[in-house]
Amino acid sequence: MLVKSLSEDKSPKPYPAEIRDLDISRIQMQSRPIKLTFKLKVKKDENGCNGSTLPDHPDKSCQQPIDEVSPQEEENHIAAVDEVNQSGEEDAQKQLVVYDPAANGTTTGEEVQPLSFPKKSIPFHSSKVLPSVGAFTVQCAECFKWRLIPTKEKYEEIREHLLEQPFVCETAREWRPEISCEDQPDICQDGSRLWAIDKPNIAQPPPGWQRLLRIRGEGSTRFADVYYVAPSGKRLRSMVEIQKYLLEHPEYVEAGVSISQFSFQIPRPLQENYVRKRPAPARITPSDANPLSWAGPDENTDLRLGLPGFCDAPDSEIVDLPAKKKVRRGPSKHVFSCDSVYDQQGVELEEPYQARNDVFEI
DNA sequence: GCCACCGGTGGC
DNA sequence: GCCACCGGTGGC
Repeated sequence: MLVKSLSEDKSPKPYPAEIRDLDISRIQMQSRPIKLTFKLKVKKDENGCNGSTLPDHPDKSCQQPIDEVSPQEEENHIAAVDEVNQSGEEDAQKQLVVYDPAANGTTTGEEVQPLSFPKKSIPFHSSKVLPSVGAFTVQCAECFKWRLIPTKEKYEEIREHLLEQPFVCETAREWRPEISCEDQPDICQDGSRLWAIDKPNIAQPPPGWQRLLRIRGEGSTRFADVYYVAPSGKRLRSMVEIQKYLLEHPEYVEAGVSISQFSFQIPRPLQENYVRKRPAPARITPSDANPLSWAGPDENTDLRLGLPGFCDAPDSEIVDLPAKKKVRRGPSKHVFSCDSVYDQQGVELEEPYQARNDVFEI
């Protein structure tokens, strides 16, 4: 999924009736089994991933050759994306890429395009502006191209059965009748957005309930939080709270709501070090033991000590974080190259779908 | 006072 | 390192 830096869209927006009333039975799902594997392989850029859908961020990395991916290693993915800082002015403002089903003519089968918000309207580093999901995308299990999913509901529906029913381009014909693997990808992993890998097979929330994903700011101790909002508006943030709430409101259980319909699994950011690492346990040395010489842990010490991919990176940068910290980051291109897209199959959720494994390990 | 967000910790 | 949980708190 694509995560966008937005604070304004907290309330769900109604989708056009044509989207809401999609006939799910018409979805063509592929039954080819998918193995869960996290090896990183790359595929030759035969898919036309040229960044054409992202005019502000031409994706040169898409032209790089990639190794073949065997079908047995394919896997559908689910992910989210936020804007990644670029150099210069864009460091200070996160450009939004959003997907607006109505504006993109989803119901008419026209080509979908990510939209860019006016940069000036997105003061990413102002307080309270956190990354949020900008688009849902799923990677085709056959051609590896990313396809935008028109609604969160549709995305949740695909995600729920992703392992048994891998997503393929033909699946998108439900809302784009002409789409096929021959068409250009809807979106590329080009470093202009933050991508997060969602987990497959998460149950759709019960009718009337909402599952919210809140992306935390960079440098936080965790990437995101999941909340469920009950029909009453009550916000629940753990399985314990869900269980308690259902006990206190047996009418939901009587209506068929079960604890198995809830999951607090969060996606993972593809960007390395988006989440602040937990400090290693302090080791007591003779000098450390001297209270006069011990200065206390600096939460960013590890980032300043030249860890691989950080301080020594030619284009690493200091980024202002929404909250307070400054974190030195490595080159985003490495993190978000198109190569990684083709390493995996994915579903873009509220968050872009990516290979769940770490593209960076190889 | 409420609550969205963040930090921290225990367990695995 | 990840996950689950929940306390703290700043901003409203």
